[in-house]
Amino acid sequence: MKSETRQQEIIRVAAKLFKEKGYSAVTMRDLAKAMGMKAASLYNHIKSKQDILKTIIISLAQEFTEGMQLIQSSDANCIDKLNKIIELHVKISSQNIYGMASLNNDWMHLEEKLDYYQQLRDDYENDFRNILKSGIASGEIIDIKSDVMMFSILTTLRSLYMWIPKKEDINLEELSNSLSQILIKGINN
Amino acid sequence: MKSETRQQEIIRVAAKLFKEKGYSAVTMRDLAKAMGMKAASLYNHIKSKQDILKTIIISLAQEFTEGMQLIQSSDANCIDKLNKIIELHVKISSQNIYGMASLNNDWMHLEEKLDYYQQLRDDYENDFRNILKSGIASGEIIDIKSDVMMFSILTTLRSLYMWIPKKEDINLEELSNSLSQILIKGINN
DNA sequence: AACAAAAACTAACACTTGTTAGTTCACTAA
DNA sequence: TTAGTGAACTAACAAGTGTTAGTTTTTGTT
Repeated sequence: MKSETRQQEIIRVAAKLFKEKGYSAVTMRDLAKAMGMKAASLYNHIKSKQDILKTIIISLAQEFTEGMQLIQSSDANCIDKLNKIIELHVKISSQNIYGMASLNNDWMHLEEKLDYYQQLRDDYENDFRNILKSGIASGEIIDIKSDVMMFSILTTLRSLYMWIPKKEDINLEELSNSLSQILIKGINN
Repeated sequence: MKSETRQQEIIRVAAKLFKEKGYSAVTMRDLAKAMGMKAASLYNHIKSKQDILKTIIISLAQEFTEGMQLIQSSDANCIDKLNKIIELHVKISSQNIYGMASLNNDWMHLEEKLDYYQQLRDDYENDFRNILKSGIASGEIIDIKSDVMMFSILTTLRSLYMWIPKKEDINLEELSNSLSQILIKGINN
């Protein structure tokens, strides 16, 4: 296993700080202090503050896009596709808790890459919506307010990063299963 | 109907800007420009930038606390209490979409009032958890992972502000009902 | 018309921001 | 040893930050 480069370390530490205070409230001097160096030294490894954010967010957005493409083109039924989407979010979120905070809260501070990010997000949501709709068409999914349904499931999955770290010993497969149960079958007896 | 004071107008406009870029990224000069005045003039009406944020967040947090106290002390069954909580979130969120963004994303920039806010939030979550637990005990609610259940429902409700404005003509009662159906009974047929 | 209060203005402050330039130092390859 | 490289440093910059002081304009009441 290759050890982390200094650049990767800076990006990882930055993501952690961004999660705590948000991109705008974290200064390069904050980041330098967390790295144990002076702010100017950061620039031996990274191009700009903006570039750190871009790296964090775009790589995550692409991971989601790739995952969705695999799921969408599979021949599973719609409920199974939803379960796969839940697994995808649990997997990515648990592997990059801090980055997910930036993805959710700081995407608007992307500058040149903002349009590209929004395109990826829109495409992702469209794929999700289409899965729901074909589930409704096939009778697998109840036919009410597919937009509310999509909003409810997607915001739960997008907020996983806030919650996963609180249970250190959590079993990720078990979490996926619980989420599937709750999001799809509901909570009533 | 009393017309809005200049102070209230500033707070309302600030909340809108905070939603778009986050508290830290909005400058007093941004806010002044949106108000059609110079930054210094804002201080005829408000105490500080910090104080604007405090006003936005704390008043909302107290609204939720009061609503929860009413629900908790009612004699409805647990499922009905959950439905009431859903209504509460729909009502408050639709009346103050911009403020809800600050409540969700900028609470960490509260300074003196941070502890107070966190206390309110913890209490709210405890009340919610207790409702779920007694629903499980009474057999109204399925007995799996009450923490995942709570996370799922609460993050959906907390994120309503992102989504409500997109449907201008939305019927709020209808939205509450759809959410109740989806969050409680699930989406499968 | 005169006055007081409210609300805008200009100018400036002390401090913080991201970033650059130029330098020093430890390590590695020749 | 020497030369070169990567990664830290100090110092500084121009621009932007929240906020204050003091002044002028607007507004509403007598």
